[in-house]
Amino acid sequence: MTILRSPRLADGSGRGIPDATVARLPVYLRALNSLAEQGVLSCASNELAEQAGVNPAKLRKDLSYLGSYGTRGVGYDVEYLRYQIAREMGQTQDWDVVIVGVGNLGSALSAYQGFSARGIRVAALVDADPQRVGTVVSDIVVSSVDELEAIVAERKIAIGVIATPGTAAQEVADRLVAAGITSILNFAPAIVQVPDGVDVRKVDLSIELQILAYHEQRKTGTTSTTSKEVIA
Amino acid sequence: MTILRSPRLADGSGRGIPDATVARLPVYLRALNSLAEQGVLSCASNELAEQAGVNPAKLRKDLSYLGSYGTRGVGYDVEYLRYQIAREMGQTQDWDVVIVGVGNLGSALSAYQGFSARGIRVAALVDADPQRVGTVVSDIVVSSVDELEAIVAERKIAIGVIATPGTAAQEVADRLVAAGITSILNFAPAIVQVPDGVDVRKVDLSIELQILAYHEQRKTGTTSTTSKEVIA
DNA sequence: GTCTGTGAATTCATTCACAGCC
DNA sequence: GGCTGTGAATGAATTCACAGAC
Repeated sequence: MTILRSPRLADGSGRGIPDATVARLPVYLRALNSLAEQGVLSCASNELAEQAGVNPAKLRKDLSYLGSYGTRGVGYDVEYLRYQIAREMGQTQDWDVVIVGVGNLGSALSAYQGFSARGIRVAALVDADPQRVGTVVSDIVVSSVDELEAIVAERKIAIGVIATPGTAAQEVADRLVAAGITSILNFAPAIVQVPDGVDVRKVDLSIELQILAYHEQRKTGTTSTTSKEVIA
Repeated sequence: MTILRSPRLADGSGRGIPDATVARLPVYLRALNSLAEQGVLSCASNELAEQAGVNPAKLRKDLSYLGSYGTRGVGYDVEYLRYQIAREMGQTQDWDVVIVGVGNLGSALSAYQGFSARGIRVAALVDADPQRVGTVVSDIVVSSVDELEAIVAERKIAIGVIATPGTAAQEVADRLVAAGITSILNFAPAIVQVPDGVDVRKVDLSIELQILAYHEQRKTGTTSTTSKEVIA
């Protein structure tokens, strides 16, 4: 699901947070926002961990990679911690993304509430289908994929989202990379190859369901011992 | 992104495949299907690994958990391996899913091509909004969420998909569990609590983008050394 | 010679358990 | 007394490297 180098201590700044921790920080952020909305000013690792669905020791270790932002005997100041995590995640600036492919999924993504609160701005939509170019989706005029390079350059877009059919994914990825994009979120059912230095994350809806089906199978006792034949 | 117990050797059948491997098997399956379509009959671990975007040693170790389905000095028979993985993943039967929430995302999911080829069948759509109940989405009549329990029982649905706003997620999860469902895929931006024995996988679109933004930030040299202040 | 299958080595992640501070 | 922060211990996942089958 992830293809990323892990630069633990590989750069000058010396920070280097484990990948697994980075993947959880947004979850903590969400939990903190929710607490803040409820007017909670301070919380202990237990409470925050429960909100986030993780074990408290893991939460504390994760936070320890950022610094010592809690108070022993007391807990964490909700607003202060929220700010520190947001800063570490780069949410003190907005990130512009381009979505390639405005089918069902691309449209759903562009309509997704909650990007804006997390420093994500859908800056452009592009599609290869001339029928769709010029139409308006979520208040954005769909551009032709031919303009991809120009759009990326002009709007300083850093992140590309692929929401095309699987067959188009590699070509789109190549064009995104050629346009200078170094972070790609791929929803298409295909593995895309990219040069070093480009990060790709992949979300595959049917894979998630297949993983659940596997566990479900094991629970319901359809225990396929070596050579049990097809049932349905 | 995942909350699952790992039952390595915890059951009678003695199989027990690592979670990380289970998550990759569908990827291999996809790569094998693609090779089969191209008329390839046999392939070595290197080729398959490249298609799947993993290191060849990892691929071989993953496959070794299923059994010895390759031939030394030769490689793997595409069709045979494909069948073995499909069987292990439970794809020799169809899995019925119910999607709760027929907004943009729920609609996109119900229209998703490629479920059927992977043993996933969208058996029902439900929504809480009376305006949507009775409408037809992807050839399925949307039912009221009040009928959830009846639908699950009648159609023997094993997997529930939550595609509601975050605020409704916990209630929907509770109802799915009460209806007897033990596998949930949660797209809502909220952590849901479920009893032991219920598997939940979570996909959060904005979290994936936030993770990319973090790495992007580190690449573009916005190196936030402890106390460097906001730039944009 | 080729390529699989797998123990051993390594790297990464989680959890424990407690010292240190409030 | 309560709760954080973190070394040390455990557990999982990845990668190496090579014996063994073809």
